[in-house]
Amino acid sequence: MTRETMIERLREKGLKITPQRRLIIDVLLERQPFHPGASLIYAEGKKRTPGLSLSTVYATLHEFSRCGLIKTLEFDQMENRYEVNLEEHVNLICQRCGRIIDYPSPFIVDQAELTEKTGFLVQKTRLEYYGYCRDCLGDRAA
Amino acid sequence: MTRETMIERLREKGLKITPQRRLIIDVLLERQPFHPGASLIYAEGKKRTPGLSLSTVYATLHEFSRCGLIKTLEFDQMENRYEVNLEEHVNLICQRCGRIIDYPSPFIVDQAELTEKTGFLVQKTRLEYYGYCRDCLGDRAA
DNA sequence: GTCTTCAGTCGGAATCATTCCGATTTAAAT
DNA sequence: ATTTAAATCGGAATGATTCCGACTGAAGAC
Repeated sequence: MTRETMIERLREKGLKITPQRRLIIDVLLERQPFHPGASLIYAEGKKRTPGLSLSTVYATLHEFSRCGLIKTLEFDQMENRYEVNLEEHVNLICQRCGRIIDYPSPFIVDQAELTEKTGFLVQKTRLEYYGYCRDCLGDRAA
Repeated sequence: MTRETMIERLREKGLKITPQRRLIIDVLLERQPFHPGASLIYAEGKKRTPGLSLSTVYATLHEFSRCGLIKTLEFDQMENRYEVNLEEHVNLICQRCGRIIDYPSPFIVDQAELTEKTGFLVQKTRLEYYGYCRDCLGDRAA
């Protein structure tokens, strides 16, 4: 997913392309592996555009998520995080440092069978493993 | 999971068995298929023990979860929910009525391979499908 | 290029589930 | 019966997120 692709997607969806949105897209892409949250995006964005408002960051992320440009990872104990990788995958979430690692899903769930059995129609998925990343395991041993 | 089993588990963990904890266990078991949240447990509990405090409900659920008696399902948009079914399964979460349905996981993830590849050690899992349950699909069509 | 309009932006206040606090009570071991 | 650490209580604090009304500017029409 490139900067230009995302801006094009905005245009397709009829959303306006503003400097704030370009900025937030940039931060999202640069910090992609970190799966940044609103506060990091706000802090990083404010460095480059001091007038940026936190409300705008939230509104923008909400719009992007609603339009399917990004995926919101919701948490209770920690702030929500946002990811640009929309391929089906498992998120490995470190309970110590909060790092989030993508892991390709070898999951096989027959959704037709699921719907037949339960009457439930799947719209979106959320697959997460919580534990400790390599670095944090090392720190614990030491 | 029966009432007696859970109380026994409390004893094993060195936790005190109080009337409030018995009460919360009862509500958890009775409302198990609904995967109740703190407010429902509080409301239901207060009917039977008017002196019950919301703080106690939260503290108790937190302790139970910490000791592995129950599993906390954390959400951002809606209040957290608690489940007694500790078998690995997918939670089907209706985005309209909030109902949560258990679905057995035919997932196959080789955790040894996962750890080898990523260095990540899995502690707990969270598998969720969001969508619409049978009843809510019917209402939409009508 | 100018005009127009509505989506987008802004800062601050409000929200609300959850956590924290210090005082009181009580389960259960001695 | 006594002791004590754990549990409970109500109310205040927290903090990420949402809401609000006023202002601004992107982009389509002319």
